[in-house]
Amino acid sequence: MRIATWNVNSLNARQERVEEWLAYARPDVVCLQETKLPDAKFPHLSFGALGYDSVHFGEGRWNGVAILSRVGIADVTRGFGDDVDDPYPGEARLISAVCGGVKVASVYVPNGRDPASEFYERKLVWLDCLTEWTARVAAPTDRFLVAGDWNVAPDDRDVWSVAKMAGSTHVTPAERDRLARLRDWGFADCFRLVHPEVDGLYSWWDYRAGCFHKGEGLRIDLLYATEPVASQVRWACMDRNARKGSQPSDHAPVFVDLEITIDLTA
DNA sequence: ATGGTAGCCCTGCTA
Repeated sequence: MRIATWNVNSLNARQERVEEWLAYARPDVVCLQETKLPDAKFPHLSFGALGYDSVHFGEGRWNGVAILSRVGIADVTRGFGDDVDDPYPGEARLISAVCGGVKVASVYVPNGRDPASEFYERKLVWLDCLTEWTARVAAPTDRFLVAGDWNVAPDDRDVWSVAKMAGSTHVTPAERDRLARLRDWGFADCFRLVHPEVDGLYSWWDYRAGCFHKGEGLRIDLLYATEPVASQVRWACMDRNARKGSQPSDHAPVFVDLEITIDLTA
């Protein structure tokens, strides 16, 4: 079972490249972020033609998250729920569904803009809400995977230049502490299970100043999985080819291969 | 070199 996550930075602008990628990577489940679409404009039929069922949560021209699956989609939820005081109210940043026996969530964590801003403070609260939501909807013994654009680089190996990033969002101790709390709850970083020591492998590069070609990026697109999923990880990788060529997203897709066989006839 | 690019819908805002 192959599960992928990809911040596409506008599905309208990226549909052709996403379809091209689906055709050769053939993931079973894909978490998309930044579709930048309202629900009414999501191309369910185009993905259906490629064999994927899809669910989407989008409020308009910003944010927007989706899940594509060719192993079924059931029990869909959108957002944290009505009883939670969302610090980014009205923004579509979380959707979940059960696909092929695994509960999968697609997340788009707020950027935070600047550590001195109130956007950053609300980013931390949003991550707290995600932690509470996680504990409410699943146990560490469930097959559960949260994948997406976390807008946090978990440690210094995930950063092209610690010196140049100092004082910026994505690398602050408070943000990293929020990810550590989720790992303490029961998540493992699927990429790190396969590549425990390597550095210099990133999932996002700024469009500006030739950052991609200079290798100046961050690993902020993460797949966090509970033990029943993490124990089945056989491979994980980012697809840098999908960041090349004409009109790429600023993010590469990241995927994980699991030793979980889906019986589609069951 | 406080630059640079891409995508949204007004030509500033978000990343």
